[in-house]
Amino acid sequence: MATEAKVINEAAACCGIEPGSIHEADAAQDGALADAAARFRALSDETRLRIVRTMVRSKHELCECNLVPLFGLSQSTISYHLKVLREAGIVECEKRGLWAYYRVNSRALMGVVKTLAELA
Amino acid sequence: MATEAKVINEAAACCGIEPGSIHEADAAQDGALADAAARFRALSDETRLRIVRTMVRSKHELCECNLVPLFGLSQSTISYHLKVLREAGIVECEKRGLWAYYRVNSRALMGVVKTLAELA
DNA sequence: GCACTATATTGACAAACATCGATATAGGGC
DNA sequence: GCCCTATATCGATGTTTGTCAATATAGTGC
Repeated sequence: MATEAKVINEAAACCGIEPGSIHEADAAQDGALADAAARFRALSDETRLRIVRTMVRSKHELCECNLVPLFGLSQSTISYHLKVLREAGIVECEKRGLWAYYRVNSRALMGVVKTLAELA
Repeated sequence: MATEAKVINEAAACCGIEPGSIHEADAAQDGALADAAARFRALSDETRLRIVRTMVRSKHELCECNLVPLFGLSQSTISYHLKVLREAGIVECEKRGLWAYYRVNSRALMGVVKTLAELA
C-alpha cells in the first residue's frame, strides 16, 4: 500500500483533464520531500544564506566569533541561525576549546540538489 | 565601493583564524541572494513541494480543481500555496475560461538547482 | 437576465519565526 | 580557586506563516 500511488477518481474531469492521469505519488519518497522542505526552510533566510556563502568562500572553517561582526546582528541571533543550519544538516560544527568551528556539509546540499533535479 | 568586499579587521583572531581571509562578499550579488532566499522560501513547505512534484509528474498541465482533492486541504489553502509558488516564479499559470492551468517553470527550478550547487 | 461553477481574496487565529538583552554554561589562564 | 572569553539558551516581543470559513469575482450555459 505504501508504494501505491493515490489516484483521483472522485474528482470528475471538470476542466477536460482525465483524472486518472494525476496522482500524488509515492509515499516512499515523502521522507525525502519532507527533508528537502526542511532544508529549504533553513536556506530561506537571507542572513543564513549569507552565512553559508561566507563559509563556502572561506578557505578554512570559520568560528562563530568570525561570523558575528559581519552581519550587524547580535551574537545570540547568529548563534540561533547557526543552530537552525546545524539542525537542518546544512552545516557541521566541531567544538575545540572555547571555539566552535563551522563548515558547510556539501553532501547534504548535494542531496537537496538531487531531490530538486529529480523534480525539474 | 559596491564591488569591494567587506573585510573584518576589527575582530581580532581570537580563535586562530586570520581575519583578513574572511569576507562577507560582494554587495553586487546581494540581490541574487535575496532572490534565492525567496525561492527557497517558496519551496520550504511540504505541501508546496508536493504540488510541484505532482505537476512535474503529470503529463499535462494541471488545473487547480485537479489539485484540491489531493492534499486534504481546503480550496482556499491550495489557492494560497499556488499564489506563493506563482509569485516566486516556480510555477506559471494560464487562465482559460473558468479554469487556471498550472505548470512548473523548469527554467526557474533549474536556477535554484544552480544556486544550490554553487553553495555545495 | 439568472444559476452554477472555478478561482481568488478577505478576515481571523494559532503557530512558528527572527530578533534582542540577559543569563547560563563551559574552557583557559592566572 | 577566580576571572575572562566564546558559545548556548532563555524570555519577551513583534512579524510572518498556514489554515479555515466566508465572501467576492468572473466565466458558462440557460
